[in-house]
Amino acid sequence: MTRPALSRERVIDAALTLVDREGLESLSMRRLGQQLGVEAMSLYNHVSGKADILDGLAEAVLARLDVHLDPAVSWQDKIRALARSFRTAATSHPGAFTLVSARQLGSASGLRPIEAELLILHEAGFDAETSVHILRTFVAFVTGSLVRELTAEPVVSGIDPVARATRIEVLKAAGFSAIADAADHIAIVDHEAEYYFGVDLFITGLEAQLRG
Amino acid sequence: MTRPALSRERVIDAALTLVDREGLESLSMRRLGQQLGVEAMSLYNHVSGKADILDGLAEAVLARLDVHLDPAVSWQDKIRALARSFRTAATSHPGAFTLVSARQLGSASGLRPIEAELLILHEAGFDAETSVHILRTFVAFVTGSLVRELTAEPVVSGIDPVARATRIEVLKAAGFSAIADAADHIAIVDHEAEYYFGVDLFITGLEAQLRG
DNA sequence: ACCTGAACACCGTTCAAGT
DNA sequence: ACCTGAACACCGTTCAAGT
Repeated sequence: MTRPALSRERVIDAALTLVDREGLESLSMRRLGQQLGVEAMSLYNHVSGKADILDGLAEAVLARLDVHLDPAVSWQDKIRALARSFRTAATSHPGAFTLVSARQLGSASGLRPIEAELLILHEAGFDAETSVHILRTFVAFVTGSLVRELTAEPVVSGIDPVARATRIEVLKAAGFSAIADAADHIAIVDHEAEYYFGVDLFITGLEAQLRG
Repeated sequence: MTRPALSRERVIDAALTLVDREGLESLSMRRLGQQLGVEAMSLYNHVSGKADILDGLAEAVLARLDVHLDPAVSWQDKIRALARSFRTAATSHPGAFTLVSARQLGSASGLRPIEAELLILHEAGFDAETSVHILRTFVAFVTGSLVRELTAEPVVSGIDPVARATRIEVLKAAGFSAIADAADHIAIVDHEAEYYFGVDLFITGLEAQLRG
């Protein structure tokens, strides 16, 4: 039962498995070495350091992103499909996805979703320069939404009506009347619905911009 | 020359100063204690741990956010002004702002910008439930944009035309034709302009939604 | 070429001991 | 009530030594 030889790819793969299972904060060189049946120092023969592993994780997540789009559907539905791919990647790799938003992504894996999005925007009728601006807005919204979803606490299901009433009184007394009025809607968070509400608002903005 | 007594507020303030000056990664209990002329363990008398300090930093950044809005301007300009306040907070406290996007913000400092945004949306004509969805989209976009801006590498000013040409060839050969076509626009990043492009697209979407 | 032991300079946190 | 010394269980990384 000989172990396969170590390589950068095997190290990154093991890191992704570890992070998927136990979270980003439990990724350490020693822990990862242990996972691969090797001492921590051996990893330095295949990656330049921990930062390199984090870059590799971000790339690995993007590489697994499904950018295939049904050519028959509207550009609006293509944007929705791409947004859905991002959310699938985020929920499949919650620990590692955070890295995607924070790190620069120049590798080929990072370029695939960018190419896909630019093609959609070209089809919609935007010129190259405008498409780049829209692309950056899209990425900002998608990563901002998903990182927030991933770091959010699990939603509380049952709400004590007494606690609710006193909380609303406290908010009003503190001068937060708009929050008090919206308290019942703030208490409910359906992350998936929330995400697609934003995606649709984004698309609505694009449609209006095309018209005007 | 007696030092003022330690307190949670003094600890958080010192942490913010340290993070502003040397970045989030140089914040440690030992380093922070040193800054306050005290051993690291003393800090535990005033905060419950490092996580508590990070929460405090996020709150401190939000507490410094300017939510005053000129009542005379349109709701669109009010949204732009609030977005500008967020960006000012981000560039003033680049290290700590990252924490705002990742942490849950239930404190009063976190509620102020939320109240401001909900009031603007009410003025624009949205009902409470829709306003909450829009608010979450706004926060996702703003934090996503600003975190990306803060972690981006400094923009390269001069571009070697030869390197540019070969890079575009490589992109085309690798099947990234849309990226190749947009390469010149991708090379230029004016973070401020990019940010307000997104804000305006967001506003355009809201206007269209009000009409339809 | 790849792996390891020992070491360095750090971490966050606990706790008994001091004042 | 607050501060400290010593300790515990960790970190990432370097480097000479092994095979």
